[in-house]
Amino acid sequence: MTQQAKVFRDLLKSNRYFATKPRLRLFALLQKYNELTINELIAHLHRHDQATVYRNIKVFESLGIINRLRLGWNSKLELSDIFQHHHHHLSCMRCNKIIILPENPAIEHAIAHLSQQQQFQPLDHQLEIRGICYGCAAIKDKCATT
Amino acid sequence: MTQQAKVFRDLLKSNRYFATKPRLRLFALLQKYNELTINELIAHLHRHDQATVYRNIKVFESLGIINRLRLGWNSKLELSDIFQHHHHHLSCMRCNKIIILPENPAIEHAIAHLSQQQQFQPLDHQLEIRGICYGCAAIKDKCATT
DNA sequence: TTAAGTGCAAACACTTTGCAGCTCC
DNA sequence: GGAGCTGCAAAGTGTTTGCACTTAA
Repeated sequence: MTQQAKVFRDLLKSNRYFATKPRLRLFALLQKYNELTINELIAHLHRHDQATVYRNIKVFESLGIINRLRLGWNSKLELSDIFQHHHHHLSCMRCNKIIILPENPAIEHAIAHLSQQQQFQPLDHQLEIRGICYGCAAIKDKCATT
Repeated sequence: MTQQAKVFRDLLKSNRYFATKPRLRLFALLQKYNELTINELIAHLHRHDQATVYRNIKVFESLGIINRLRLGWNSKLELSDIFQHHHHHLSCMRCNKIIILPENPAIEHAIAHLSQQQQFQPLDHQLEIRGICYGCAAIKDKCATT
């Protein structure tokens, strides 16, 4: 069992949740793919019921195991900062590719600073940058020159 | 007619959309309230049909008149940067209050810089900071001391 | 053994679509 | 006058719930 899987099982156990098959499969999928829509999860877990997937997504959210991202139009799920480094995303409006950004102290610092100014206690934040990725921009340039 | 309303009507006209009553009312509501859920819009516009509201939200989005924010659990709509200064939001996880942040050059700069590093052309971005607002934190402190 | 979780089906909520009649230019 | 828009009703999606059966601890 991987270290992450152990952390996951301990989290379930210490909150009196069972480590059931659907939950282990769900977690394994989230480890394998960086981010997935609910529909993608349901499709991968077709042996199990939709309701089970929805219910466990809620459990995972309540335990802070996953984050619900809002990328492009539909929201996606990814493992939380417990299981991977904190990061933000670029999302391409043309090909829907997601690019994970390296950590940036300037942004994190600015967020802390702004919150403090408003006497606000920041617990979580999300930054999504939408635009055109390198590949798609190249395709467009090609078209423009023909 | 206000300056904003004129800009709005011109935007419709130049894209061959009619300035109909439901559209004018929808725009007026978005001017009056900083941000609204679709349900709130439908409730305010009960004289008009839901379908009309949904259809016009789409039109407004396609013309860049409104932004779809993802604040807390449900998404909200607000007028785009055409009609107000660019800004980000704090959202209180306890009372759901939305606090509009003053513009912050450090964040905007960092976003431009990160995008450039990835050869990504940024067109739009959203930052949401979730946490506890001053008022709610005060209530909790009070409870803790009793 | 038994509290918790699953699968199924049905209900519910949100969003879109087709169409006849109305509105804005 | 006529393209475009609205309101209504019905159909689609996505998500949640109730309940009998199964499973993990």
